[in-house]
Amino acid sequence: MDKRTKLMHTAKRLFSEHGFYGTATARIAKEAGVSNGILFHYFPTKDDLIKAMYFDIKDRIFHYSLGQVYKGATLKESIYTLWLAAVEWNLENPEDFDFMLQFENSPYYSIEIEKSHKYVQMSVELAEKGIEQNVFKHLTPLLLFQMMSSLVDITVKFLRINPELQSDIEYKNRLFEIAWDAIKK
Amino acid sequence: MDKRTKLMHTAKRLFSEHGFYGTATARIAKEAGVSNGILFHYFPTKDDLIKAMYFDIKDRIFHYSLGQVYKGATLKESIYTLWLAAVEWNLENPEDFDFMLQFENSPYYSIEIEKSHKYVQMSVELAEKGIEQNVFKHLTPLLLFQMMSSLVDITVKFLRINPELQSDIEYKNRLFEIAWDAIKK
DNA sequence: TAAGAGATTGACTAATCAGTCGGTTTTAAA
DNA sequence: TTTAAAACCGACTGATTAGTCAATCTCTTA
Repeated sequence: MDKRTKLMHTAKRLFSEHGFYGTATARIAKEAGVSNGILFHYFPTKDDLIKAMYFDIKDRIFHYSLGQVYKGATLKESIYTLWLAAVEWNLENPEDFDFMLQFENSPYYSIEIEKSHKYVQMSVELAEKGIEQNVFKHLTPLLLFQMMSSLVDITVKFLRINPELQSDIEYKNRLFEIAWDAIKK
Repeated sequence: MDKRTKLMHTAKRLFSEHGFYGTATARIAKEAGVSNGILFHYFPTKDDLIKAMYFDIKDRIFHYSLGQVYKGATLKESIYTLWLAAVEWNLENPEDFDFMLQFENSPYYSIEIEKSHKYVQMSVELAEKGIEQNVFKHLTPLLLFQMMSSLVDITVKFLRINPELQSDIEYKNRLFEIAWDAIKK
């Protein structure tokens, strides 16, 4: 693993545990087993590191989710697949999940950053389709997506403190129905 | 306004704008127009200040919301009143809202802190009632409450960037239906 | 009015922090 | 083999930080 990646891994762990400002750059470099200087070689500022991590994580979840949906699926099937992919990806990557939550609720974040990502754009298109087909409530597509996302987050938090339910697919389906009922007409 | 309150007001503004660690204690004291020492007289550590603010805000939103529900209301009416109270309170207190979001998604926060508050306890009781009456989905009451809360948060964020809809009660009702549909059986 | 407790000050400090820099090593292409 | 760019090192710095402290002020109440 190259040093840039090593730095991002270590930063993710420390950020999710101690927060952005609770984690010193020197500590990240030390625990990653690289020099202090190399951190600033790859990431000119600490903020650059944080933002780079955010886009990296979003990219990875995007590709993971996209690989799951198959052509010819109904709208509900597609939404379900994406919902389940997001839930499972976040459960398997708890540090990424914590990092994302912190980032998206920090002053770093803005609606422009959110909209700029392919993952959001693709989801919004799906929401538009659902509205056109009269399957979803007639509200702003971005809003429907955000509702869905926040319900995913709560679901992940809940399954994290109830690990025995994580493999219960029947239970997960009931959790999905909450999200589905919220957006469906 | 006494200095303790002044400090909390200034801290709230700075924290919501620059984050917890992006705000120096000295700056809080200076902008509050009090000495540096008095901050540590009232709040032994910066963390104490942050936690005190959290409980203060939760208390205020609790009393505000509670004053709105009237005896003899149906379950849906009560939920609607609480939903609307939360939405409007957060819209009118954007700094409190931003502070809360940051706090609840930071490493400071834990499920124990959440459960410890009366506001949550009262809402959970209401959720239990809804489940017993077979009106809500048969899921953990705390989960239903958290779902509701996160939908309130998204609603507030949405209305914040669409201020022209804030006075449209008809539109707000439609936003409430999202939350209601999510938890109702 | 005396006395004690709490409120208030702001200069101070020891520690910590993000970021720099001069120099060395590695890589890869010419 | 030469050369130049990129990767890499770690000691260093100037600024900033949370928290301290000795001293003064302002109440309250006996």
